[in-house]
Amino acid sequence: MSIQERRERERAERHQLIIRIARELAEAEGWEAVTTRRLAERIEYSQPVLYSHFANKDAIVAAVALEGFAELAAQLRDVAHKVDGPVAVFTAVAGAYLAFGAANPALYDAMFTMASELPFGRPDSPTALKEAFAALAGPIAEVAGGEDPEPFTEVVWSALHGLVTLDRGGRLRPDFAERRLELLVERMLGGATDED
Amino acid sequence: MSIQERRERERAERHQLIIRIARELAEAEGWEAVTTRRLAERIEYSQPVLYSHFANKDAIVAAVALEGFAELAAQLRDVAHKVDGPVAVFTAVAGAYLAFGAANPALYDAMFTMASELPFGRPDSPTALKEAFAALAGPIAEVAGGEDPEPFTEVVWSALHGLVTLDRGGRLRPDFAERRLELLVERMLGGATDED
DNA sequence: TCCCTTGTCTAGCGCTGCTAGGATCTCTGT
DNA sequence: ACAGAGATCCTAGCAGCGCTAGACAAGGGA
Repeated sequence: MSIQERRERERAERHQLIIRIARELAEAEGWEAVTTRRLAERIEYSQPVLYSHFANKDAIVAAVALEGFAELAAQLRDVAHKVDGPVAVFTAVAGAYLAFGAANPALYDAMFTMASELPFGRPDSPTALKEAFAALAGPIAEVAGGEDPEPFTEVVWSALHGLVTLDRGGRLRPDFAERRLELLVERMLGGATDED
Repeated sequence: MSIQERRERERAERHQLIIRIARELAEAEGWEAVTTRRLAERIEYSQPVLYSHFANKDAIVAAVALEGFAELAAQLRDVAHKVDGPVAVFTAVAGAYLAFGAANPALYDAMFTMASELPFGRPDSPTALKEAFAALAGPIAEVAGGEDPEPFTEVVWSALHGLVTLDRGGRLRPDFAERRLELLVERMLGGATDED
């Protein structure tokens, strides 16, 4: 009994190890450097072991992405709790989203560009995904004012997503980063002040 | 002399053929289906012929992207000329940008996601790239109002880019597409009316 | 007519994701 | 204590990828 438990524990540890190494490798050298051979070498097992944990390479990327969603959710909730009032929360969350994307470019890619088979916004979505979306969409919808919150949230999210991706491609001026966030918040609020 | 001319002409035609087929294949089956072997087969030449026209596969993607920039520039200028006043131009151009992205997803990918070695916003940028950027940035800056036009343009462009990419991933509700554009324009204008 | 340039193809290298089949090692039942 | 069963892991290999070296053929100039 206990032996089997130990095995399952070790197996779970190796599972997490694969995810961690894949993420580290991707963040250090880009996703194109994450090959099954290199990954196998780093975890000190042969390639087929990877396939006893994941159906294919995409599933590994998806697992990394899921970890990213959990972290994003935590970080967004974190900053939201540190300020008061919907406008301040909105501003803080938007800033945290941009910071997350800038700090973890490979992870962000896995989450929003590569792992396209992750079920977005559906009832069978993984918890981490739902929570991350809620942590972002909640504060945004909060400042929608008279606007229909759903399209409003989509527009704000799109703007944030666009800022993250274009920024990483070096297509936005780095010295304007702060101003862009201020500007986005300001315009999206439509001139409304704090209304808590 | 004339023989050499014929050869150069045929060579140029084949060059364009490669770009056209690559684009068609990408748009029909996605970029992952665009392999050098398949491409060679479609143009009815062997693989090495591709490399007598382009340094590598990325260069082929870049060539497709460049064609995309030329088309985008043309389309943006087109719609801009059909309306009057900076606000109307801004609205039309933003809508055309979204329509372009939705109509040519693979092409859009080549332009903004894959061909990262294309020199963006630099003096040695290809003409098509500069023109496309100008056709977008001009009308945007026109409605910046008192705002510094550069970060303002970056924010609007990011929002449009985000809308295109998230929409394609099926992450935005299709029935809100029109409302999103209206909302973006409305908010970005900051309540300003036409001021021509 | 012969040579030489130019253009093209065949074949192959090292890499990729992925898997079949065999070896080894561990636990279980007698 | 030991043999058999089962789980676990690795070696070796497949097909396909981007890319290239070297052979080959076709055409124009001397």
